[in-house]
Amino acid sequence: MPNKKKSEKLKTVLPSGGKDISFFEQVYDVVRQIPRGRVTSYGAIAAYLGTRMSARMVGWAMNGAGAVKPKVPAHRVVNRNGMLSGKAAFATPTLMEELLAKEKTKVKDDTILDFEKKFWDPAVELAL
DNA sequence: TTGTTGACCTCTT
DNA sequence: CAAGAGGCCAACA
Repeated sequence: MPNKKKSEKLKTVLPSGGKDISFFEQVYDVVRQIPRGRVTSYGAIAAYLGTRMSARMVGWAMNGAGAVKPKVPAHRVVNRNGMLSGKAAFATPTLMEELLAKEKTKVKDDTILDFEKKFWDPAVELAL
């Protein structure tokens, strides 16, 4: 029967095999394709998905990045300024910088150096 | 149930 | 030039 009120938090975590992928899944998919030593911005991902206004959601999606498998390299995603705005969301505020440092990504003052040069644009690399 | 906040970006005043 | 508000989708109270 008819369970009309199935609007519950069913999509809290997209189940494997679910065709109806949410904004989150798309974000995760793109971020996971980011090569090592490269970085991208929330806006770039949002724009790649088609909505540059949803940049905020990209950040929210990253909130569950560590809870999703495979894990999403959220440390490779920064804001338009190349600043590690989401560093506080990691296990430790310095973890993001550490991870980037391991990938030869120089970070100074919570900001990625040569951000433009290391910038990885999904719309270009993925060549949609 | 509604309302507010959130790892942002862009446009307008 | 600088500051403010708007707007998207989703989760939390």
